[in-house]
Amino acid sequence: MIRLTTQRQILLEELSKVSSHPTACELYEIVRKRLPRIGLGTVYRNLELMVHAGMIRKLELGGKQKRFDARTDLHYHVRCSFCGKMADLSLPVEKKITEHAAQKTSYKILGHNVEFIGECPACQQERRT
Amino acid sequence: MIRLTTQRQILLEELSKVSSHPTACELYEIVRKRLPRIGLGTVYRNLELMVHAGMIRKLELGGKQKRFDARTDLHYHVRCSFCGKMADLSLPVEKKITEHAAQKTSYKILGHNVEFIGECPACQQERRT
DNA sequence: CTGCATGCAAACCGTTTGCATCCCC
DNA sequence: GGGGATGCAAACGGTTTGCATGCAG
Repeated sequence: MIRLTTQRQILLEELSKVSSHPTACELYEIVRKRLPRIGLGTVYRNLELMVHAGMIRKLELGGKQKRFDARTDLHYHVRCSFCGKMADLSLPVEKKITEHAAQKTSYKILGHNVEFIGECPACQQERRT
Repeated sequence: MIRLTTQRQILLEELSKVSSHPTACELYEIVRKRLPRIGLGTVYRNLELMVHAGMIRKLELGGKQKRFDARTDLHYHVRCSFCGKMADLSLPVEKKITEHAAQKTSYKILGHNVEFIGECPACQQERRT
């Protein structure tokens, strides 16, 4: 079983609070307010650990930084191609699609991710000027 | 118009030859056989340039390295979660899905990507032993 | 007490960039 | 001759890792 240290507890708590799908660095900054001496390495190590334990999800999509999500159920995301911000999308997940895919390839299909690319409200506003 | 230098020509030629969706480094190694003095920077610069010119596509998907694709039409991919290898998937692209998404968010939807996660034949073989 | 977890800093790796040189118009 | 393109090497940014110390069980 995974040991419940203070750091892990607070990381999970803070990740659950936000809907912004923070990067490791963003979460580090958030958590630092409560644990000023926490190290970035600890954040990365524990996020990775919790991903493996199935407690959180790592968003394996575009962009150069990985993002983390306390929601573990399968759902889709939109990413702003200008600022990188991400949001959940409450679309019905198409389960049949993995079966279709399985028929088209010799890969053993384990799952799928969908990422919509878009422009977030803030960036629309900013670029309109 | 984009100047067609020897380097660009050969990069495009070699990228078109392979279906493996190579990373910049992989393509660098391939191209080096014909242009031993080419620099990695040139590879990155020109790939980026060709992406902007719409001549090739950059795969904005998971994994730590970006991959490039000479096919510019919208299509989906499978990625092996063990070795990272990618393959095309000839599934019909669902266009309506972006309309559905648009109704669910305040982001302006520009497109979408689908990435299937799987295990490639080689890794299936290797892990079975 | 004992081993896993932490903080810190250095290492890593993919990518980008600055710069002197080169080549093509 | 001039402006973009190149090769090279250094810089960069996100992530990982090694190690001495600390803390939970």
